[in-house]
Amino acid sequence: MMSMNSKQPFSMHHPILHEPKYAPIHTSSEAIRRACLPGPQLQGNIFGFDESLLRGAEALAAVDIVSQKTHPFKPDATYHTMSSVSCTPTSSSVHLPHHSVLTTHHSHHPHHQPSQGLDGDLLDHLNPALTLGGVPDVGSAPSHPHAHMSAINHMAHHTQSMNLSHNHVLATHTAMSCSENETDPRELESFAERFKQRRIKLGVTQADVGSALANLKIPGVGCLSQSTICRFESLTLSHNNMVALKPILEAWLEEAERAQREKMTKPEIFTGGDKKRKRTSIAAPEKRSLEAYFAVQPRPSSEKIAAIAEKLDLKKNVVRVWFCNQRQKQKRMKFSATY
DNA sequence: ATGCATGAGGT
DNA sequence: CCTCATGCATA
Repeated sequence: MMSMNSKQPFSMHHPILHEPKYAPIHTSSEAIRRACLPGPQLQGNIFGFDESLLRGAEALAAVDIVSQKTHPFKPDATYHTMSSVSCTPTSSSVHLPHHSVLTTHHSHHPHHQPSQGLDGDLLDHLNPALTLGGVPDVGSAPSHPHAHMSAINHMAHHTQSMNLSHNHVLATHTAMSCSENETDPRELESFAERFKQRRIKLGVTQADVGSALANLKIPGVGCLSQSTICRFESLTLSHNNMVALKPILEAWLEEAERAQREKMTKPEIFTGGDKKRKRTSIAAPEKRSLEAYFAVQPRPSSEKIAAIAEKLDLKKNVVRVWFCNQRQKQKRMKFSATY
């Protein structure tokens, strides 16, 4: 009675709603990087921090850390510029009934979570200020001995040779195996830029691109939202995600340019669409507080979340999701410490 | 361009 | 409940 997903990547017979609401071009600021550096947004707080908030965070965090330091963690998977030995096209065999269409299977790295570094000692004399300024990193990768989000690229596995001893000097040699090129952050970055440029030249909006993808009829690939196209162009996606999306967008680009060249007559315009969702907005003070908690403990327990939620007078789920999203942001591309 | 949300797939 | 890929709604 409510699974009316108005938009599935599948787009079997779904009206692709889309309306040219944006001008072909508007702002093309390149400085989106709200990088995942050691506490970018926190920096501002360091100086003007609200003491009461800090005290609250301190207290809660301390409790949580104590309870956590004794149990094993489950760090998540991480991306790294992996070097594939084989030339398997990592992402083309996409085909999934619903959302995770473009997953690239990943690897586990013998890494370890730096954030977790603030274990025992820190909690003894938890100092928020210190933590805030010192939160060493976020982009670094936790490890996980299992790859999830399989789905499509099961056959197209790449043997990743992660030699921690000596990291492969990227782009130093001209003889990289094909997939290495596709996953090279540098290559992704330049492609993203070229893509945007050419897209604009075609006079197409990000939203247009998203819905047009369905017309490509690539198995398993439906349309994408303006958000995703935007994030691709601004590199604010995970490395994996970028790698998976690249070939698809590349295909669209070529097709679009070909189509324009020959004629330019198929503005498949569908109409329809109706949905209203509300976006809860977390006020600045609460947000500041959440950031303080996050700096000390990015992965609060359920109980802790409940406590925070109550203190801030927010719904527990809102707080939980906020933390999830915060963690996810840390992992995005754009200089995520991978390079 | 980005904040908050959903849902699949995994533990 | 998490991570991840994505998207709606919005600034």
